[in-house]
Amino acid sequence: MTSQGAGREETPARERGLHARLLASLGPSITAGEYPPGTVLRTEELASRYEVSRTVAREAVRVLESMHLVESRRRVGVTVLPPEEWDVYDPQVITWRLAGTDRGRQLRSLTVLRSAVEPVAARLAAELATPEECAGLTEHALGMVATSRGQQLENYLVHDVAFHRTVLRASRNEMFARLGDVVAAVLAGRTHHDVMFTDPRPEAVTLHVNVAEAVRERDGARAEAAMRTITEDAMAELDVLAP
Amino acid sequence: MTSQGAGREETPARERGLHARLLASLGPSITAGEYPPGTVLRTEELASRYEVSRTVAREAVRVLESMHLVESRRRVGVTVLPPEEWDVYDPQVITWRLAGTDRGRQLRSLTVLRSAVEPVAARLAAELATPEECAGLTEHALGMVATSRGQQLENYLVHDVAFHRTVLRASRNEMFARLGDVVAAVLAGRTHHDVMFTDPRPEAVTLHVNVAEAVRERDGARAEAAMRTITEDAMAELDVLAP
DNA sequence: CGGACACGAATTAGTCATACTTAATTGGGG
DNA sequence: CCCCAATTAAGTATGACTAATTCGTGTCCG
Repeated sequence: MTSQGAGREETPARERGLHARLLASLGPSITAGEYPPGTVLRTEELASRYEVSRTVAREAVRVLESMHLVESRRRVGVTVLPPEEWDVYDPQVITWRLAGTDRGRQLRSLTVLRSAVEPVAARLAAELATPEECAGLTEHALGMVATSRGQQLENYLVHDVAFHRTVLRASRNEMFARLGDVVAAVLAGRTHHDVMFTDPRPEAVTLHVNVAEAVRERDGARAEAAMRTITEDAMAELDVLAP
Repeated sequence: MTSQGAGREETPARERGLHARLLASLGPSITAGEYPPGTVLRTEELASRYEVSRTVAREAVRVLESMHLVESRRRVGVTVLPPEEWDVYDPQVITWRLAGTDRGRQLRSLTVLRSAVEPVAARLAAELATPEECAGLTEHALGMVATSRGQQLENYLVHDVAFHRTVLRASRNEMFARLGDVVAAVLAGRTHHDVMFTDPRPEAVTLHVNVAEAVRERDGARAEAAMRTITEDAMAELDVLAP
């Protein structure tokens, strides 16, 4: 490949491995609804369209199939499945949807999920957090305070993400902990896409400090309540931005 | 292949497609900790060990890689990743873990997740459920009442699962709705594995009726509270059974 | 004499082309 | 109306080749 311009279609192609590149092109296309449910793709067609071997096309299809984005049947082809079938918890699928036309719906689902999970995680964290985690929470809450004014949103975001990650991890529940990446994506999306220029609301910052305090004092109820307010604020914010 | 007995190793082999069979053998082995994190598999070795072609072995590895169960690197091989990396929300991974030695931990994680999600889902359902869904809830709650006595656990389970599925679906949140299968797996596991012979507690049945009533009356707070009690009972039950 | 760097050999995943098998659909003939 | 055969596209197998990465070795410099 002498990089003569061919193949610069729609994929950023930052992935390495042909199958990964194909996946990075097909996945977003499907989750964006570019191929409506019921659309039939043929591996051979995919192979020729993307200029890869059938082997590579098949591997990409296999992965899409494991995400329940498509279904592969003999004599029929690779059928795109309806969104209800998709593995909406797959981090890859979440990423694709957040990057595409489905962004609004995905953000809303995730925010509702956060509103369910994070308060409970905060209560568990109050019961189970290690001293190091307590210290980390305080540190990041203070970091949020310090960066909450004067257009330091990027630094604020770092502390915000770290704070929520720590809470989720401190809950000692592997499934909660796994949502750290998702929360990070949501928070990053808010900062980078929606309200880039307004400083965070002081009340929100205070609430994070409250959570950190409550966890340190092992006050599960208070930690849960404060976190619930945080997530409710996030939902309200979403309603304002995308009604 | 003259089916002369070779290949009847450890896989139930109910799956169709060689790669699916390989996956159904490798996946559970990995999630069960049979291959500790850091273990290196080579695709060629897998191919010969399972008597399939490298093509098939590679496709299975691709899927495992998309679940973050393994990582494939050139000149190294296919490395098993530590559990923290696994996509613990992947329904396949959940199924494998529920079937293997990790069952206890998985059940506990899922029950905690339920305790976070289902109450919120019940509140949303009270706000958003369609008349048909309200009717379905009542129907299944009554079904639970009718089957709660006299060793009809299988029928009871059907209504229980349908009830929780309906609540999750009625919340109008795609991510909540997707947990229907997970809840079904947890409930089925409890019935089939833990307390096969004791009738469900009457209080639990009443609580389901309460949820159905509250949803029908659009009383979000009451629906949430009742559901919260249900999930707290489930956690308590888990503590009794597996301390 | 010892260490660091560079180069090359070995290893293993990745890619490709091709030939063949299997299952499901479709349509024609009994 | 049912059954069978032709067709189609996925599934499997194989062999050859590419490419990246690690590791060992050897040389050059300090």
